[in-house]
Amino acid sequence: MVEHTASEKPATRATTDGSVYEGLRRRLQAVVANLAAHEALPTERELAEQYGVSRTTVRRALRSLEDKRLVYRVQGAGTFVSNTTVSKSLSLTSFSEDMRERGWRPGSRIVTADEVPAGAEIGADLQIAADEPVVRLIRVRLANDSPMCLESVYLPAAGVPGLLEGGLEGSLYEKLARYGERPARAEQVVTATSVDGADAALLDIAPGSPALRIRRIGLNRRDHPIERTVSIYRADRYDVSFAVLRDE
Amino acid sequence: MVEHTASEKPATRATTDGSVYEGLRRRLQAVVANLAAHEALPTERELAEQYGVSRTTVRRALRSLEDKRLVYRVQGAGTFVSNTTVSKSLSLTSFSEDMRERGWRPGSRIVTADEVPAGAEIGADLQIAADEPVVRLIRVRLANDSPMCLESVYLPAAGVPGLLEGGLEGSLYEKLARYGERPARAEQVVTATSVDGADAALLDIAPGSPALRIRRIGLNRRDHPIERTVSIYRADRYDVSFAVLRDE
DNA sequence: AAGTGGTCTAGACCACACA
DNA sequence: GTGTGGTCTAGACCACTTG
Repeated sequence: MVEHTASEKPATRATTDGSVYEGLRRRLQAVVANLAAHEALPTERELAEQYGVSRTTVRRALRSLEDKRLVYRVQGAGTFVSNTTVSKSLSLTSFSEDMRERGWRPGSRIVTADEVPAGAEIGADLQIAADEPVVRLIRVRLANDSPMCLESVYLPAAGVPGLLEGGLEGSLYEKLARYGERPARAEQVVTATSVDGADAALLDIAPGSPALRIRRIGLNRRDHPIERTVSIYRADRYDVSFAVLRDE
Repeated sequence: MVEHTASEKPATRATTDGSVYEGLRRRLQAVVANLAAHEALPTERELAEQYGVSRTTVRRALRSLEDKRLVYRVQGAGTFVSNTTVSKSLSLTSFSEDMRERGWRPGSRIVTADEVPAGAEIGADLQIAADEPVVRLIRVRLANDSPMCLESVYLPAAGVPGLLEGGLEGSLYEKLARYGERPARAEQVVTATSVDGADAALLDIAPGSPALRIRRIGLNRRDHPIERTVSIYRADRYDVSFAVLRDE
């Protein structure tokens, strides 16, 4: 028998968000924001009583904050507020989301939008045959109207019929969602490169300038590739930040 | 009352590893290795019965496999083997570990080993005053005896007395462990750059060649910076691979 | 010694997928 | 509808840190 022990704070069930621990995470995140670095949070057992939830649920919320690098835990000692505001999360975002997070206004200029055979390399990445058609969309992506990167997206044409006929403005991810496809995760490979004459002109940099090349393969929830993107970022304007953990 | 329901497989308690779920994870990982992509695992309830553990523990082990991108789960459908062998984990490794994972033999050639004032930038990264001394260790790191990257490590000198007097061969992480300091996580920033004359000579590449610049700040379990490293990797020999998730 | 986070159990209900 | 993973409870014991 499961009985929700009614408490002074009804634990935000059946409100906007789905789960109790998610609501609790948000409340704790607000609490953490008002604490100094290395300050201790209440103990798990205290939090459980305060918010009228089980300790398991508290731990779940704290784990979520820990994953976001907002708190750290030391066995036997307690849970503490993390050090820095650094720790950008490494989540799968669109170019537009990414730019807005960095405080810039995203924009776009289409270079190419057509349908071509996949070819060997792209076919392999998307797990389709080399002669299958793919939609190719090449854009100069802008930040505050200035070139930030040159982005080439390839999508299996079979999955997105009529995409090229609709307007190509706005979020590509939103359009994919309308086809019922949404990337749940992505594999990324980051390399350094230098940009040659043609691409350099589009990016408005001198030939031979260094750049970050990011190849991304977007996978749906069932682990099938649905998108393959290569982005060439100006080295003077962009970096990739993330946190890594010992072990895992 | 907690009673361990004895089962045919005693769930590897009190063997080499610490926890039941960790042992179960390893067993399941071996099972997964013998299944084809997208093949379904047994249900959580079946696994719980088979291995004589609670469903909570099974879920914990599966979550761990999911974090490693070895399986994916679909609510209402099941748990399935992931697609590719790609998905290098993004864990905090030393240069030597990293090279061995890539199948190369790591090596090292010391360029500079001394003690200097931190200065503004490095002091800020290590959260010490600019006039505090730091140990500076600059090395050309080799893969199969050929230059792979130029690595500059800075450590607060107060934390590692006598480090420079001992031999500087072998693993720096091991030496740090002897001082009781071990990085638990790290913040990394990856940028592209081009390498100038002096560094280019050390890396044995033409001046102006592109390179990956990785700045890493290693933090201990209590979120204090203990190490600051800048590595300049040859673009023709190195990349950074990782997976990103939607939301988080 | 006391208190903290870490692991684990047994059982309930909820949300979603699929036939 | 049936079965799956997702959430949640209440309570126990273990491993570790700290006064």
